[in-house]
Amino acid sequence: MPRVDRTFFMEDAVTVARRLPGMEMVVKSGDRAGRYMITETEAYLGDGDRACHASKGRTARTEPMFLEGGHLYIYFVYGMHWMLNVVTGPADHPEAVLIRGVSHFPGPGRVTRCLGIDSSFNREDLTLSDRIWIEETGFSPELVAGPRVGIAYAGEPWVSKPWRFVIRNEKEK
DNA sequence: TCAGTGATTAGG
DNA sequence: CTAATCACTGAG
Repeated sequence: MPRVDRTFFMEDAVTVARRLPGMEMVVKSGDRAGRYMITETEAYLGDGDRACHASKGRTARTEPMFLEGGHLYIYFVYGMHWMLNVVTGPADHPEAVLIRGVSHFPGPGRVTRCLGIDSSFNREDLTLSDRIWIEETGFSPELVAGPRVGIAYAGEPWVSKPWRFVIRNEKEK
């Protein structure tokens, strides 16, 4: 199936987060390409969203979120886990979608560990890269929306925004 | 329920 | 320079 192009990522993060589940993430390691269906996502809006890293301004870490949609924002958290995020929207408008789960590997830390994704993928362009991209599948799964995980520090109203999307029949952690 | 683990950040 | 925090996971 065709690779998702730039226009797809130029929408806002919530829209992209709703459309990604059901699509396939393709990651090359060596000469083999692994294919994984995206099952769970979360949207982070830069504009005021206190749960979004970029809401505190532009720092070395959040710099990739200011790139044009379609780039990757990878960061390290809790001393052991890489987080995989897809940047959305136009350049200088920091927002992104956290990939929280793919087929067989639920959990944002497991996704990166099992797919071999680390800081070397930071700033990678999903529309141009020869080692990671996203493909359409034609599958539109039924989703369950709910509040985002692990962002209690953001406070209201951000902590309650239903910006987490999971395919209905997947286990809700 | 809770420790592990280290980059990142704000502040002195 | 220091110390707090953290978009988590796995063992118990």
